[in-house]
Amino acid sequence: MYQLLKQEGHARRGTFQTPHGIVQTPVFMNVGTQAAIKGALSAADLKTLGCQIELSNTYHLHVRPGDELIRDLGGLHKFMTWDGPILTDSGGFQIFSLAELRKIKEEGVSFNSHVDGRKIFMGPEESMRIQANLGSDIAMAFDECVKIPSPYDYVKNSCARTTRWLQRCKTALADYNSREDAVNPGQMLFGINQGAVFHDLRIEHMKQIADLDLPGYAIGGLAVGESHQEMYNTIEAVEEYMPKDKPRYLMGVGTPGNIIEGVWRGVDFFDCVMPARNGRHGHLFTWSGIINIKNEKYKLDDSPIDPACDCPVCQRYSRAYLRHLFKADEMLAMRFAVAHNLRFYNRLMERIRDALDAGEYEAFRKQYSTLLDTRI
RNA sequence: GUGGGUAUAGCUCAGUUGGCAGAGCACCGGAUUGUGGUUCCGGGUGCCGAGGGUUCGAGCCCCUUUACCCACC
Repeated sequence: MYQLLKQEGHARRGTFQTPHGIVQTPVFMNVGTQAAIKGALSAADLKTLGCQIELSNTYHLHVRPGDELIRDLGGLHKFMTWDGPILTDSGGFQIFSLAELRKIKEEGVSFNSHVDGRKIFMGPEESMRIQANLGSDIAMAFDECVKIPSPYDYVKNSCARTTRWLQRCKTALADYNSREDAVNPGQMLFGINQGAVFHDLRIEHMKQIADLDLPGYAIGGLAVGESHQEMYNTIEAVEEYMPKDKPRYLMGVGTPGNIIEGVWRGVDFFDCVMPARNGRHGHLFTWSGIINIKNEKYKLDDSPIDPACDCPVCQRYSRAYLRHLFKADEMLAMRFAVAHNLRFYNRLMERIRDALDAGEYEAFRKQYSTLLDTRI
């Protein structure tokens, strides 16, 4: 399903076939947690912004409106009217980032809903059943995302359990999707590598999950507080043990610079809330660096957010107008900011792929890796 | 016209027997990495209506004055 087209050092240019179309990689997945992009963007907007693949969330959609409801309405693609590929996160991360009180056992995790506080149990089988009901193209494994820092022995035991959970995920998902009424019989499962920043645990865990011969593999549990250098070192350590013929997904990353450096180290898939969340707070990405559109210095600035941007907002509206919308708390402010940022990220990936196609990625990385993360 | 009240940050207002000028909101700036959109962190931006007096020292006490508010002629 993954086809490697071209390589420059560890960086890979490729394609990935899903039931809802081919994805050109490296790719950034646009995050629509609750079947909508926060900031008032729709599936139709995603098309306009050049989104190839959308990411939604197992945990959130299970809590509300309920995965069975979505299944009964024809699956997530039909529900949100997105006909491209969808990846669903497993809920593992949310349990460890949102739930305050939780109990981890071999069977799974008990925790309280962030919506109404009711007790929820989720384990590998539950996560796979929910993701099968949603009918995404890529289901993520149910894992434990350990904090950094965590004690070595805790991480070691956690990785072993995540491996056992992955075996259960594989069995359960195959079972759900072999049923006659499966929403998306071609749904694939990606395994998730853990191990905090302990390279030996990362490698040992990667070897174990690679044996399961899944359609793709993710590096999870990074960008949770460790330094950029530690993150890059960890990717480098584990990358050589990741199957060459499968896509690699660095979960939750990151800044434009993180993505450029991730691609340089052999990563194919990224996702991050940053363009949407930061956009909602007025932080905009440009080809000259990051700006805060709320700053007073843009009060009288009649130029577009980024003269080098081809997004619908930059074609028409000024920095001064967008600043006004933010100061006035208009919903349009968020919509414009998020649209611009998502277009920036999708365009960034286009340029990364172009550079790889041309064999000029090293120069591209040198020019932009630091620049794009710099505040101006 | 007479009597009373008020006047302190952009706004609404605290400010003790006279002792370094305060709060909320607004404003200015920062944070945010497999998303609880309303979150978190930092910053006081001031001729204390004006003028004079008492005092070592006045937002506070005294006098004058201005503006606004209330009541009564």
